[in-house]
Amino acid sequence: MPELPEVENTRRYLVQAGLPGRTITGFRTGWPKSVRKPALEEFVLRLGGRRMEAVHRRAKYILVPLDTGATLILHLGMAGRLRLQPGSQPAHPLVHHVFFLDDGSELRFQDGRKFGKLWLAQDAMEVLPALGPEPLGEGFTAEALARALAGRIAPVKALLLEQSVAAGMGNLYADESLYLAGIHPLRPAAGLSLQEIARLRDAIVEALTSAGAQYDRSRAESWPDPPLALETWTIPRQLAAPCLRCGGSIEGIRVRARSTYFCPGCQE
DNA sequence: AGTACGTCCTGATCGC
DNA sequence: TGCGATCAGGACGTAC
Repeated sequence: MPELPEVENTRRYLVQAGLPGRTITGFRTGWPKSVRKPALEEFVLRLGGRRMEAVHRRAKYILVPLDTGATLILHLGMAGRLRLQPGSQPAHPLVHHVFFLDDGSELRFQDGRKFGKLWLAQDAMEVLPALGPEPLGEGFTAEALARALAGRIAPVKALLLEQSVAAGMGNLYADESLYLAGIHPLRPAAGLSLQEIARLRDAIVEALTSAGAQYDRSRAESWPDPPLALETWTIPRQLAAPCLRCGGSIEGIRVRARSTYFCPGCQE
């Protein structure tokens, strides 16, 4: 699933592929419900003839500032993929949204489960929800994480999924981080010691940094497509698989309806 | 306010 | 081998 490292990888791919500088000549969608704002007709009208200036990322959102000062905002949802391809190349059948570009290429938004979303806003702040600090930015300190968790009795795993706590975290990296930190996913957040929170903060940074480095290495190899997904999880995402650290049996539970894997021997 | 759960979606995977 | 059932989950709305 696209989480922070996957979205960042997509962003770097789009920059590498030359999206900035291109002008949008048209837009077509086979699933208008995904276009959240403004209404489709106005969305298309306001995109036409606009030049894309850059590709940024905030949390799991991809932000494309246009020459008008407005921002095109994309969220990949659960299965979204973006590809910059020649118009002559056959599109994947699950491509639901297409931006036609001035050089004949197309920015294609593939989205099998239709959880992806698109916005066009004069100010991105109108669209983005309250987001916490970027985990790989300067603001993500142990103190900041402690403040976000203070007084919260919900399972720490559930809180890691909240974008106001750690913007860009998702289910898989939450499990990975808790495993690296040796913290049980069901621990009430408020019960964590400052030391444990510091460990968790470092584990989050490590998990995301490591994934980013792997994507950076593999992007060149898989060009012109970005790599799909990491295969190197430290925590096996499989019931009863052996823990690589203690050899114990990995357990699977559900937290907030999200599949959650952890090692009962290593995570307390 | 904090917590939890249902909803949207359908390709992929599982089980018989 | 085929086919129906189940799984997967980010963000948001709703309920308590």
